[in-house]
Amino acid sequence: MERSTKNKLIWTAAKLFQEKGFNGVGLNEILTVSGVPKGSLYHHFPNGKTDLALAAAGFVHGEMTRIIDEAFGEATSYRDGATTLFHKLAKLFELMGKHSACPVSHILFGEPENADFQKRTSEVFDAWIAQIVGHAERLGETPDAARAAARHLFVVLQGGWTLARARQDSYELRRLPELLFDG
Amino acid sequence: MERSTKNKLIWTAAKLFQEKGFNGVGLNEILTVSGVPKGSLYHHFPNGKTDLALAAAGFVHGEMTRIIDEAFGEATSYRDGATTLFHKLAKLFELMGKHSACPVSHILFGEPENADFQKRTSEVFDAWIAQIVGHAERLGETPDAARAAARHLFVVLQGGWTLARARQDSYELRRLPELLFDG
Amino acid sequence: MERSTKNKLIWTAAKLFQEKGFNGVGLNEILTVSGVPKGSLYHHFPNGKTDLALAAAGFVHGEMTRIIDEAFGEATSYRDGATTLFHKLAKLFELMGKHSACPVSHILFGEPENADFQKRTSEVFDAWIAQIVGHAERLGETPDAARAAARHLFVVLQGGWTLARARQDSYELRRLPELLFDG
Amino acid sequence: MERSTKNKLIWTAAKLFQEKGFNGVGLNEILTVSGVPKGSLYHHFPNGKTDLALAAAGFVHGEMTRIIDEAFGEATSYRDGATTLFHKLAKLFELMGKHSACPVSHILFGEPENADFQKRTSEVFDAWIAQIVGHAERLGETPDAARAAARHLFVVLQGGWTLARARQDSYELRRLPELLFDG
DNA sequence: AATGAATGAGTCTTCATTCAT
DNA sequence: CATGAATGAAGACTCATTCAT
Repeated sequence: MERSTKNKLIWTAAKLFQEKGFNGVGLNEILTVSGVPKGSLYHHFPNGKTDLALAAAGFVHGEMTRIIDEAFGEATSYRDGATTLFHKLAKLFELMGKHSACPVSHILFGEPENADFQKRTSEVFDAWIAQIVGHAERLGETPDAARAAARHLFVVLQGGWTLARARQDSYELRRLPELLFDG
Repeated sequence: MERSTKNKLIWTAAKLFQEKGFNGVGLNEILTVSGVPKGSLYHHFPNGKTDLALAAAGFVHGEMTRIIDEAFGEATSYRDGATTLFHKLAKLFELMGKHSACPVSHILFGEPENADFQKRTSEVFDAWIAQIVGHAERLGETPDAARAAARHLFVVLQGGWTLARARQDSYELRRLPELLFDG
Repeated sequence: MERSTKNKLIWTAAKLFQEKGFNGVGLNEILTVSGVPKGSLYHHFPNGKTDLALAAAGFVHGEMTRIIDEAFGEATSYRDGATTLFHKLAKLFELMGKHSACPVSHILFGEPENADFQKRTSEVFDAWIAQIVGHAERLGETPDAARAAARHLFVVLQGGWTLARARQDSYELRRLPELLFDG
Repeated sequence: MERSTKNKLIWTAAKLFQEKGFNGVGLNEILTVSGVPKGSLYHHFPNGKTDLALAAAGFVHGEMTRIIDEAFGEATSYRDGATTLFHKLAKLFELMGKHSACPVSHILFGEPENADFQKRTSEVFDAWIAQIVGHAERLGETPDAARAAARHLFVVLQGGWTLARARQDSYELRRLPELLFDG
């Protein structure tokens, strides 16, 4: 991906929103951190902070999709893939800083009245779950089992991320497979 | 609980923070909604918004504690209690509005750099988990099983709440027991 | 009238809007000239610039009403009163600076889409005309003649003010009675 | 007149300035409405908004000159010509939208400190008055009567336009001849 | 001749907080 | 205890203009 002005804004916004949420980050901070001058933002994102947030959410959606595919792509069983996924997310959590939350929730839950945000959140979550269902079926689960497993994984992932953030400890993510498979 | 000025502020703050997060709500809005005059806030909460947020979080912590006790108090088995709990939370979710999140996370995650907030979040979550462990043991689970079950319940509760909010559907909370007991 | 913060804002706004129009004056300028700090404005005018403009228009409306009453109050005939009025307005024009326009038009025409502004402009103009009609009748004109005369005076006043502004010469206002009575 | 990029800018600017004034219209809006790309403006108008405003004022000056000539050209008396003129202006007012003001005032009064604008306004007004004087003399008025009549017409035209705008009713323009000839 | 990206000073507005009464 | 005025830093956003291509 090219290091364009637009992308610098998206990357910086994604990182900062993930830590402090949509309302916790000012445009000035995004501009300062990214080194982009104020006037440029509205050239690339005519609707301002809202547009930027949507773009940032789109970016992290893509990243997450890639991570899920990588985790399950190498796996020989669903359990294997899920375990790899949580380990990857734990590493990501360490990399992004221990205050980081699920980026999509943290960005798009910021404006509860914004219908675009609302719709996008639910679409993204649906996409992740569907993607996991796909992997589960490919790895031998029945359709019913795959649906239940994917939903369980998603819910545990979101809740575990919250707990990891509260305790500032990526281990909370690493041990989630126990809950799914040894519970 | 008496309808004092202080309590009106706490209730209003808790409600609004739950929907829009710590940074999504201004003091002006809290004042307007609660009908409390501007100057009064700093009498009751000398440290301002931070104090108020801590008080609001304390209030919802107490509410949640009460709900957990009620759910498990009437129960004849852990599974029973957990199921009742999720149904109570689904009702609460409907009552508070479909944009509402776990109030404690939403209030106290707002300021990731604030050590008081960080500490309080983790303490509150620990308290809930410990409380559920207690009920589980009382209802016949072994200590180890109780600890695992409580952690699982908490994680699924947080993640399920996120999903319910994204889909704006309290059913996502009601069907969480399936994940815990039929997975 | 007391020299309160609110009044300082109104007086300054009225003066500046009269010269440069609603859109030609920034709040910063009004704040600097009046010596009022930024945060105070929204305490007194919760809807900001719009509220302030309405208040300023109300203030000049009152001033104009007073001037009209003074001009005709001393008069022994309609022609006399009208002539005095134009001389008073010429003095006002010199006092306010030769770039000054009819303050009400200049303030309230600034936002053509604003229904409040639109309505208020037409009400104020109607009020002035009605006031002049009253004086004309009191000074012996028949109702029909009074209505026509008041309308003529108003129209000539507005147009003459425009010409005075273009030529930067208060004489254009002083010689308007010729047009009305010797045309 | 050819539909060049330059002319599209002038027409759009004239229309928008007439409604909202020089300071009420941003370059972006002019560009969007006219469909002209951003970079092109400074090719045709090196001094930017100022140049464009002067050009727009020049354009409407020409249009008004044409209208005056047409109105009086067909006329058999001064009164006749004036009456036609006001009817033509009423139609123009309806065509341009009921928020429209005298275009020249509205454009060039926007920057009271700008000497070019100031000078141009006064020149344009002088030219209109002189043009009407010419027609009046041609139609049989004495030089003195012609000068007075032209001035009266101009003043009543400006004031009437203001009243028409306030009341959003072109009838205010149509009935101006009464004021001039039956007053 | 034409263009889209870049730019930073400027716009109006909201913020949490302090103060005098 | 209670309150409305005061405050200036910060908020998101728009502006007219310049520049490299």
